[in-house]
Amino acid sequence: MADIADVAREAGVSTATVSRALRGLSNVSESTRLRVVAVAERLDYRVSRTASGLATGHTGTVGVVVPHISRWFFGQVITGAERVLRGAGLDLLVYSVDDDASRSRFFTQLPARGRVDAMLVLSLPLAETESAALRGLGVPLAIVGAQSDGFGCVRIDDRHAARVAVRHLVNIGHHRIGLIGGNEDSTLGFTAPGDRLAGYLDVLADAGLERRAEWEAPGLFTARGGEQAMTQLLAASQPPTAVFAMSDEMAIGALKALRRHHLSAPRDISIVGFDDHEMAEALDLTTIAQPVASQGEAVARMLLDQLKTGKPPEPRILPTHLVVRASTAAPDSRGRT
Amino acid sequence: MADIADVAREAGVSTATVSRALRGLSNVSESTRLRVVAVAERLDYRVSRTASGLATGHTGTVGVVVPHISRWFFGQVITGAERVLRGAGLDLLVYSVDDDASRSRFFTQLPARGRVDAMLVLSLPLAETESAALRGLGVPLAIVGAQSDGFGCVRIDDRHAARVAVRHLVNIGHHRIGLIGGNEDSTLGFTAPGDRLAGYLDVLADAGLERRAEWEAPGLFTARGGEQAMTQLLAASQPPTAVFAMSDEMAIGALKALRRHHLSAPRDISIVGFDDHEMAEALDLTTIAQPVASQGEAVARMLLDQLKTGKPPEPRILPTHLVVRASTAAPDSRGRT
DNA sequence: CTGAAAGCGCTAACAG
DNA sequence: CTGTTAGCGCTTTCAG
Repeated sequence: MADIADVAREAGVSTATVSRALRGLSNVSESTRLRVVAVAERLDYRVSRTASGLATGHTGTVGVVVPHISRWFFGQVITGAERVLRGAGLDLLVYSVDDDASRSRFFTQLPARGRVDAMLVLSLPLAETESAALRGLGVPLAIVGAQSDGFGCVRIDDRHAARVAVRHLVNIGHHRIGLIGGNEDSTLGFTAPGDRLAGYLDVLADAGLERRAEWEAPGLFTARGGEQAMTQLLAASQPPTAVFAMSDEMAIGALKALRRHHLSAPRDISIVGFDDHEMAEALDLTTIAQPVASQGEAVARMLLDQLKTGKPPEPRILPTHLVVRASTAAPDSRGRT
Repeated sequence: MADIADVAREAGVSTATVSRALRGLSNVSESTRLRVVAVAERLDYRVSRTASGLATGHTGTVGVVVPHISRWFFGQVITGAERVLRGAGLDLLVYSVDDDASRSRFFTQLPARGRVDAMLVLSLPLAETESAALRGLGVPLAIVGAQSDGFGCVRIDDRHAARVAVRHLVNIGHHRIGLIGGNEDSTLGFTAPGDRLAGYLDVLADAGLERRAEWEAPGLFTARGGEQAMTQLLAASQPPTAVFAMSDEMAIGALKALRRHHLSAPRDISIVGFDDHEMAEALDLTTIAQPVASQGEAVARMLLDQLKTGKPPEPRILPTHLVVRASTAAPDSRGRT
């Protein structure tokens, strides 16, 4: 492949000038810039990322640490981020941390060191040592769906969104409202569960409704967990008439549990989920929609900004909204106790 | 950060020796290797990818072109591939091509040029010009779920798998078996649809069953498409008693269509899907399971192999199996013609 | 506005 | 087995 010397020779200038011309630096006469660009084009010349990287110390790459790429949510965020970064000529490097082992390996070995110009963290609440490790990278940092000192931040208002979901249940007449949430002692420990729980409690308090331990069960944020949680709720001395599941995956599991018990939503129990997962529509699930790809785009832009200006950006909170489908309805007036 | 000269000085050897020792080349005495490694460790030295890349011409990176990262299937494959590559010290660069525009941009501009040591293509049947463009990269190539000259190949036997799915329906007594497939004129144009269709036809022929145009409908490989397709099948003069959907997403859409019509599976119509999508279990969907992450791992290993030996590897065909759940059953003997 | 020359940090001959 | 010496292809002073 043609290198910068070829272009220089062909254009009758020095390599320094080629370099300047191609990068659009101001101190090159318009005429030579045009000539250089034309020659570069003709020779199909591309600057070597490695070579310019070695010279500048930049890599043209941003890394993304993601807990589960295969979850719809993360894939969407990455898609959005990739689109923006690609547009800015940056590559996206993936670091998948699916379990505690790969996670701790990532943060101790820090394979990203020296290989990225910026780092993106997806929905991975960081322990202090972890965020310190990333700060040690000395590059701009941003995080989606969590917060950490020194990180740009894009997220939704989980507490508010949860309130909207639960208030919907209250508004259509429910008094016994259950919850399917996360588990308390996960090492990955997301922050959303806590916030969503708070929103749930806010509404119960506002509406003067009872909170009962037997109406709450952990669902691990998986369909199977949601199914088990719902099974547990159904075993309550007096089951709830509606349930707020903190994720659509869990809500879908909950629907399965209902089927197993020959019950159905919303006839016997109303269910509202969270995320507007791609399957939610096909399952007629009422849920809270959050802009997913947009969060990826926003966080990527934040990083670009930081790369350019050096200033840590303001946190960005994106809007959510309730999508009412057919899994929620007024409680059965015939009343099953 | 410490560089190779620091290590050399500290260990009392030349930089060349440090380089050799750290890469485990054979021509270094065990004692100096140990010393060098110890010093490197102590100084927390890491070789600079850019610098060694410039010297060797390698990048330590493999690229993956993927049509829709957010689809469960692709995420799983990437997870598997990333795990293997990371283990070999290679980074995974993502090129997302979600639509025709980004796809053609990718293949004409070839942003991967000079940035990757190998290239991975996910379920993207390549036009001749596209595969030629990739071959022009001059690096090992591999593809999952499709085939192309000069590419290593990992896939499943779609035709066989489809036969198994449809034969299951025949075995439990169905005679009128419908199909929800892809659309014929997608630019992305996967190969699986054709193979799965062939498998479907094989079984119909074997069993002497009728093929009827009104029992086949395109589902676009999305839930919504599947719903529309099923709606169409239900409008047939005599609807099928069972349906083979070429993907779980479409099968899930089909289930929704049944609900809309106050029908249900398997009581009124049996449905078998394909993929064993993460939601399939929660929906009690009978389906064909394919090893997803394993395909990613296999293709990554294939690439590593090729990188090491230079030999184009044999195609790898991974096994699939039928998972019988509750969406299929013998046809209703009461017969709703 | 442009060119010459000195690196960026590492690896690869080539000697010894 | 180890050191010396050139680069890899670009960017960046520093002169002019």
